[in-house]
Amino acid sequence: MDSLGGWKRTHSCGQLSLQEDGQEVCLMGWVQFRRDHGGLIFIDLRDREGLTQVVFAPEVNQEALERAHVLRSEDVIAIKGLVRPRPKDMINPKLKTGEIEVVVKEFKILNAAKTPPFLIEDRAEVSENLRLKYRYLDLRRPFMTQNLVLRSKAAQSVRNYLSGLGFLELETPVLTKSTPEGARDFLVPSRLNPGNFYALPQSPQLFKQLFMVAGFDRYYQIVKCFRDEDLRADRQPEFTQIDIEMSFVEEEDVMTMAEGLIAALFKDVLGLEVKTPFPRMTFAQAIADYGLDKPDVRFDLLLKDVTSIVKNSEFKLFSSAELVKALNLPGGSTLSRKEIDDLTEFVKIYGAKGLAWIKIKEKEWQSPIAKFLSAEEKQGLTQALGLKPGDIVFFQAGPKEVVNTALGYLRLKLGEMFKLIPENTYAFTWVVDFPLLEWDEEEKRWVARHHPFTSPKVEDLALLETNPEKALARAYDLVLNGHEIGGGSIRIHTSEMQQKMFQVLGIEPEEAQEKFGFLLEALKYGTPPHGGIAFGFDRIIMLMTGAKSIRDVIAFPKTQKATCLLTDAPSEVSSRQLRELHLRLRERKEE
RNA sequence: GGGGUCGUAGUUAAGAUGGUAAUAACGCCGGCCUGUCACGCCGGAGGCCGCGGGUUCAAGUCCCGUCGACCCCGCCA
Repeated sequence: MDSLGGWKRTHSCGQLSLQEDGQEVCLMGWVQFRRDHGGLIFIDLRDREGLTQVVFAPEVNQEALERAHVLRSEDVIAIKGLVRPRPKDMINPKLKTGEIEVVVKEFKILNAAKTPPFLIEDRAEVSENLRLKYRYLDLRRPFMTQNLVLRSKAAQSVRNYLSGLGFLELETPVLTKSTPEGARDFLVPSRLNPGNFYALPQSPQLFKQLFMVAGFDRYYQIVKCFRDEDLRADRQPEFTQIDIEMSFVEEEDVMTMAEGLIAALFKDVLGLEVKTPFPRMTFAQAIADYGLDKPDVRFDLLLKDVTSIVKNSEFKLFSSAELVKALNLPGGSTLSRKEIDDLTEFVKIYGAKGLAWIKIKEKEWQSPIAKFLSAEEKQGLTQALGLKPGDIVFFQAGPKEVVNTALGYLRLKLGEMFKLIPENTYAFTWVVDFPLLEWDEEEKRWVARHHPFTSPKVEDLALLETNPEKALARAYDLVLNGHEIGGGSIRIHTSEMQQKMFQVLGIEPEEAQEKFGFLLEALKYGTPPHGGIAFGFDRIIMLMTGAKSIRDVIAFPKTQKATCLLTDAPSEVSSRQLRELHLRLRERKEE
């Protein structure tokens, strides 16, 4: 094992080209591959920038060549040598540095490596288990390194853009107050205040509003948020938001700023021109056409409401349903019975009872339900759906929510199966005019669809008393390729309106005072109209890198059970720690 | 809380109907090799078949339980 001994790195392993021909350089990095020819040894030396071929040749240093036989994968070495062009037919076009090699004059072994548990290569398929346990090795793999490099560039671009527009990057507390409403909080016991707990922020929502009260006018932060809910491929218990708030603005102002941010981001990081403004769609339209509030607009295949066509049908499933919608897949009649059965199972995930279908043939309709349909109904469907021989139509009938959700996800499934989704396309769309409220069946009360600080549309204020479900919010979501990547709203900025909202949400004035008193008070001291947006940074990076999961763009993510396989968190703590925190664990049985 | 997929050498996988010594590729170890680049050639080592129990003359294979990873529903303002 050698020490650095004053050696200084002169270049990275992704840097050298014919321009440095003849120069003496010093590289440091990890041994990627060793190709030992006995009398000649090639090493691919790797650092985060790339690979450089290093040659141990007897005519340059026989002693180094002999010592180099012991080198193994992932050993850390330093080499000094001369850059030289490779012989013409030895150029490796797959490497950035493939036109040159460095012939070694001297080298040091800085640290030997154990044989890693998996190959440090992109193409190595490794179980998630192992990858997370040895995350520091997983991160050495070029695609993972590149994901994090891109993430860093993206953060840089965001800061650049926003500070250019006069936004201040301000920090907010991580130890804060637990609030009702919303996701489950992560709690932190307070040693100095027995029996009391902080919560980790689900987002810095209230603090950024208080910044507006304080007159900071334009705020942003790339910030960790915490939600103690179950995980998904695109959901981690701690995740990062680009959090933004502005004063003296309306919806248009925030959305225009956000479009500029996204355009700059894609330009800086991917070199892509993104067309702005982004198309806009109302929530109602999104549900009508796509069944979902996060429409993937990369392909058509829209849902059609056919309730009125079949409302008098002798087919009771249709005539008695709250909503009947259809999805015509042109050319889809090639689907086999087995495939249709699989699709039926698929829609059941979303609460569908089954999946009605009709294959349109030249002479007839092949379907288990065709016999229930009158000539008139068939005529109506043919027209409404533009049916042609070779098509297949799928139907969902039942409660609105199930029909839309099931058919919406079926649309995505079919789009994938029939390769209707163009690759390498970024299709943005705003979804606007969200309902302000949602009925919570479990709690038997209205809950805020976005959050309780979202302003209702002025013209809908009266509806809060009469038809709360009809009131629209001054909220907007940004959707990219069927993923919600951001959302925001114009906020309530008067104490009266905020109290009114709590009342609509069934929060007693005492509770509102206890949980949100500081906000209600602050709003009384001259609060400017304000609004903002928050982007899911991890999701954006996932889509920009083409990663399948946000875990691949987070350095040290949690498993689906929210554990860290690297550190083994969460773990038990000593009874002394518990005592200091005034905590006692309950017996397992009691749970 | 629920549904699904998976767990076999270091790794990724194969192992119908239960039946002799559990295969392969890559990796690893040793040897040879001066133009390779996922070098090549020769040889070798390596297994609590996730864990526990059961059925059976016999279990990687069947049954029950359990642990873990992943995908999804619920949940995620």
